[in-house]
Amino acid sequence: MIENLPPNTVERLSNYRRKLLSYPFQEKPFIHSHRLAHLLKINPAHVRRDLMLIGFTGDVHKGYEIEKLIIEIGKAIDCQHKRKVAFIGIGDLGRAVAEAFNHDDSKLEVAATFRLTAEPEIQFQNVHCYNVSKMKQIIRQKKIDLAVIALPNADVDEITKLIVDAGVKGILNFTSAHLKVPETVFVENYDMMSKLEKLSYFTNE
Amino acid sequence: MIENLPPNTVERLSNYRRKLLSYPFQEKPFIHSHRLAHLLKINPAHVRRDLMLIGFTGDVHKGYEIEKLIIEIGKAIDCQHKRKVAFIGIGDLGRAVAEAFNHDDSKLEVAATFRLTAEPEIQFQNVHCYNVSKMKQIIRQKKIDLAVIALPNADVDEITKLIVDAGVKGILNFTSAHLKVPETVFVENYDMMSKLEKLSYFTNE
DNA sequence: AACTATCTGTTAACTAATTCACAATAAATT
DNA sequence: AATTTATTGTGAATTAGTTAACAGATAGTT
Ligand SMILES: NC(=O)c1ccc[n+]([C@@H]2O[C@H](COP(=O)([O-])OP(=O)(O)OC[C@H]3O[C@@H](n4cnc5c(N)ncnc54)[C@H](O)[C@@H]3O)[C@@H](O)[C@H]2O)c1
Ligand SMILES: NC(=O)c1ccc[n+]([C@@H]2O[C@H](COP(=O)([O-])OP(=O)(O)OC[C@H]3O[C@@H](n4cnc5c(N)ncnc54)[C@H](O)[C@@H]3O)[C@@H](O)[C@H]2O)c1
Repeated sequence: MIENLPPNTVERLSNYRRKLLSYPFQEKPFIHSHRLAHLLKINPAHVRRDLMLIGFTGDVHKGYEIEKLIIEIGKAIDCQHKRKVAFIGIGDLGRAVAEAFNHDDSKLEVAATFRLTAEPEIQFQNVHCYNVSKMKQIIRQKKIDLAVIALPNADVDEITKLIVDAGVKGILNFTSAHLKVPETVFVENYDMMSKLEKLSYFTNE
Repeated sequence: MIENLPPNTVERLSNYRRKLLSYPFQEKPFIHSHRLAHLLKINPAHVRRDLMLIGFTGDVHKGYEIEKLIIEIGKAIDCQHKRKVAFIGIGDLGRAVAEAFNHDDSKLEVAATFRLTAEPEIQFQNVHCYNVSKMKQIIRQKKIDLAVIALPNADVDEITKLIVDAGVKGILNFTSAHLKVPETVFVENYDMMSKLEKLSYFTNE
């Protein structure tokens, strides 16, 4: 892992990789910065700068060798070991996001999912869906360190406390509640309504 | 609407409003910048600056009057008329996002949803779910100008072309495909995998 | 009435992110 | 061999976003 990459660069590197994985690099093994930039609707200088930051160099004429680039992005942003993710709340949203993991061969792995006490335990996409009462124990046991929260706002505070106690270090939060966590825990909030309201503002001719 | 607000400010204003709507302002009608900032985990100067940009002033001692602030945020970022949103793809993800509208009284309204030819038309949360073959016609007819795309990557290019032709001006894109649209169309991409990989990077002790 | 404490509004400083612009390079073409 | 063309790598410039700092205001306190 390469230290001190800017957050936006990390996010873009992840995007480059996903884009390149679905690119026909068997036939076309090289790609130019402007081509990749175009696919992602960003500036070519941006691509070159990001790759510079991870020390990946291309050929002045052929461009970047895709297969090698995919590997180097991995070295730059992935952890050595698999990282385990817990999903808390497996409603419509949780299901949709958890499913997205199937199409992806990253270092991230859905290690457990949880839902309400009242509902029976099930097998969800080869992963067990536990009763939330077992959450703390399971997270500890399995050494899970990332969590996706997709449950009704009401329970969020309590749940957050539990999972942070159990050792979770990063949370992707889909509720509109803002989480109370210690400094050391990294939270990424995502609220679709604010994205839509932003769209609405910027498209008002 | 107040012109030329920075994108991040628009997004934060939307967040302030949602947070304030769930705040007990009947009992506590005023709020200080640092309190609101704390609830959203941001810097108090940020709150003050954003409110300055929309020309909203508070009381030096009491703080900001919440009910008025909610209204002024509306004046700053909402359009006069209701904006109609179409959902294209009503799988797990589409359903989850569309449902989120129920809990929200913004100027945005789900006007139609669409899904594949093979599936029957249904009523989804008081909104009709049409066959995608009627999409262009319906979007034109209902003057829909925002769209949320949550369908398999395969069909995205074709669908994008159709909806842009039909008059859509802003798209919230959940697929990992990057959309080909004219300059005038505002696209907001969201890819959860890259957010998770970012989490993973920044929590690797 | 003077003093203290606190909070807003705003400027200025700072930091991060993006884009420009061009030297260096080398393939392709004349 | 000289010229043209295209592309990388990168310093510098630019732009956007965030935070610090503080004057001015005023309620509360001594
Ligand atoms: N960020 C966004 O823009 C966005 C979009 C859509 C939904 N959401 C939010 O995501 C959340 C989930 O949405 P959804 O449509 O999937 O809801 P849903 O009702 O379909 O599912 C909720 C799930 O959470 C589980 N759950 C409830 N309480 C729980 C608890 N205490 N512990 C563990 N599991 C619990 C339930 O078993 C259920 O599976 C809601 O808060 C919703 O507001 C956010
Ligand atoms: N951005 C993210 O991080 C993220 C997360 C989860 C899912 N996704 C993506 O969102 C998409 C949907 O995910 P999902 O779990 O809801 O899938 P899903 O299979 O549950 O639902 C897909 C829906 O799209 C509809 N559909 C398919 N082809 C269509 C077409 N040509 N026109 C109109 N409708 C069509 C189907 O009828 C179905 O309702 C997928 O592309 C998935 O990869 C993205």
